Amino acid sequence: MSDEPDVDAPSPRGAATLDEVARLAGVSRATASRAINGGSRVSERARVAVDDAVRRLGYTPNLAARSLVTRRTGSVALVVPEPDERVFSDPFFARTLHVVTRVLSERDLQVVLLIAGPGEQEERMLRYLRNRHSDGAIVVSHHRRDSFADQLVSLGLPASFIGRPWRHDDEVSWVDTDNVAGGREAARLLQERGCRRIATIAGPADMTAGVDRLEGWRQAMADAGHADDAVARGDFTIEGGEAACKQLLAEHPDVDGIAVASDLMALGALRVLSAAGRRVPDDVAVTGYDDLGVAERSDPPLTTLSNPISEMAAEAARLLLAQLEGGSAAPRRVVFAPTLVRRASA
Amino acid sequence: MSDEPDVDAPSPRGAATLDEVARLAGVSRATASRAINGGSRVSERARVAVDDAVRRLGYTPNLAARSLVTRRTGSVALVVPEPDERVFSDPFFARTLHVVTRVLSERDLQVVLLIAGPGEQEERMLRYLRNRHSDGAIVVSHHRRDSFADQLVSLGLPASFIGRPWRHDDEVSWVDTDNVAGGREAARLLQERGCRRIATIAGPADMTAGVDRLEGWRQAMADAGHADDAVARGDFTIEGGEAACKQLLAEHPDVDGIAVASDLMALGALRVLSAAGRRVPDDVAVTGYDDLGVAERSDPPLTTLSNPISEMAAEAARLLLAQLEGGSAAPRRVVFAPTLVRRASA
DNA sequence: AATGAGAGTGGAAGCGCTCTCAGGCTGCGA
DNA sequence: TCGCAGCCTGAGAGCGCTTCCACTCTCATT
Repeated sequence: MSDEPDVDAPSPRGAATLDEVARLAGVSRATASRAINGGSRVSERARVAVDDAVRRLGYTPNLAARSLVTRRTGSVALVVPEPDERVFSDPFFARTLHVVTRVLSERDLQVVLLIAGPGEQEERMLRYLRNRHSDGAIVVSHHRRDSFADQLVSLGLPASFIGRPWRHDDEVSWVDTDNVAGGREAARLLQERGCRRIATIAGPADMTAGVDRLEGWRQAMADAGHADDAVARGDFTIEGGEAACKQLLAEHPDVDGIAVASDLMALGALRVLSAAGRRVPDDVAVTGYDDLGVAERSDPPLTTLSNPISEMAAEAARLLLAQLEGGSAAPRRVVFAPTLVRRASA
Repeated sequence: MSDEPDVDAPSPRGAATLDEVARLAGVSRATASRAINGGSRVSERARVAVDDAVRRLGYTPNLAARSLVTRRTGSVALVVPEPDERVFSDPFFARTLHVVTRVLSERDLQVVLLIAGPGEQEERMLRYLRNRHSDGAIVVSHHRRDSFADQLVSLGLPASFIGRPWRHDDEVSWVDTDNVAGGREAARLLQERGCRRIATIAGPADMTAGVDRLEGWRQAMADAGHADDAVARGDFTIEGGEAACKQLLAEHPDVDGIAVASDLMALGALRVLSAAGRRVPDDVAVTGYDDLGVAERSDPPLTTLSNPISEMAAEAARLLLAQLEGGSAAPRRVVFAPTLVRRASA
């Protein structure tokens, strides 16, 4: 007997089909299918035969055919609602992408990348999702408020958000960090350091991270009976941080502590302070937020708040898996605590 | 007459099917299909009717069904043969991902991310590709030599590489930069600066970028009649650069110019030189390579060689599209020239 | 007036898979 | 001995789509 299977049709098209597997294993297509998918109600003998045939033929199910009948695609969309290229270079995004891919690949789910440019692109993407070309979506929405999230929610597609969505936060699953707590912690650290005149450089008012961190700072200032009027706003960039810091120095020359809502802005602040001849942390203590690489390389290295982004991404993936597998459970939310990382700047 | 279509089966499952479109348009499924896909051999009247029906029903083709018969999946795999998370944070990768996604989305192709861990994961990924779960692959192989590329080539799947593959470079399409020319250029710059004792910190011997840049440096040194014995190797990391630079200073204390094969290693070299009390560029001139952000933020900012990575990624996508659309043309390769970016370090 | 080319069309096959359903087999208790 | 669960199994339908093929209608040509 030859080692090679000598079946009627030796797979004309290249890839083996279930039919060939079944024939080689001496069972019907139905039994082969059952054996391959979990194998309940299949005799040991049949299972072994099918497994063997699969191996010999190098068989993999045709996803399209399977998908056609199961109405599952085996893919999950990772939705990035911002076309801005900066998002991509963001270590946050890189890590998220990596972790999500890893977790989902354990369930043999492929990650499909969806990037929404404005207008037409977004339209196409929504159509893509509406027509269930993916089984679910993970939305990296840690940024701007957008109607996009609204629309996505209304599709009823299994989804989980990384970063609390601006609206609908009780209708979908999401993970986030406790930005209020982080804002509070930064302010408290500066207070404990003995700073008397504490300012903040807040993030944009249309991002939850910006709003919440400021809110936390305000709470801590109020608790300590400090004034909370020294507030400047930036856009989470270095340049934004520079401008905001200049403004602060002009309006409140006596400032001796600044809680900055992002490391990048803190970098800008550091530059301005250095140019103004203020020593950090001796004259002015500075805290950042995010701890994504730049913080430890600045001069001086930034004391900052660190988010467990890997855990967040993994949890977001798991939340989605739960919806995919367990039917439509109630939306869940998971909030992670930021960790204070003490370096030299405060 | 009501505005709503009053057809027999008002799409029980949610998504409209071609059948419903056809019925509403008053044509057969076959004609509807033709009208939707390009529309040759379809009368103007039928086309309009179908277009209208599509719009009214919000129809999108079921990808699985289409894929089953056309044997096209509408997706392209972006293959990252390194599980290392650093790859992800690499701005090179981020940019590539972004550009590739953009170019392919113009053809309605989805990017599916494939990350190969070692062993089992890689196996699964090859199976995925072998079974044509994607129409083609773009491989970000700018790194290590690996048998993976060999295997991928042997699948006969349409593919293009970003970064010349270690082997099979005449059997597949690829894009790359002229690392030899870049290496040469760095060495020449140092020569023109008047450096008398020029060293290099080369990259790993198992990466084409490492090998080629060193080769270019050697050529330029030979052309100028300079000795080319001051060579240290690093692994493209800061730490590797530090170690290599220490070694160089110990073995060749008279060195006054170093062509470093990556910015990150150059950063390490800068640190070591500064610690050794050598001024850059006055005592020792230093060039980097890559120009991916860190170069302009170092102290002093690095003179370095910059690669047009966006163009490379776009071209790689186009090379793949050519294969996908034009049948199996001969493999093509496109080599881009690096650009010298002069900053303070040399 | 008869013929043929060419364009538009619909019937029907079939892509590879899952899953329902009915039937066969086994082993048990009556 | 018979009946009845309970377990396995295979036939077959059908998922939604593209495409082959045969057919009908024009027109223009002989």
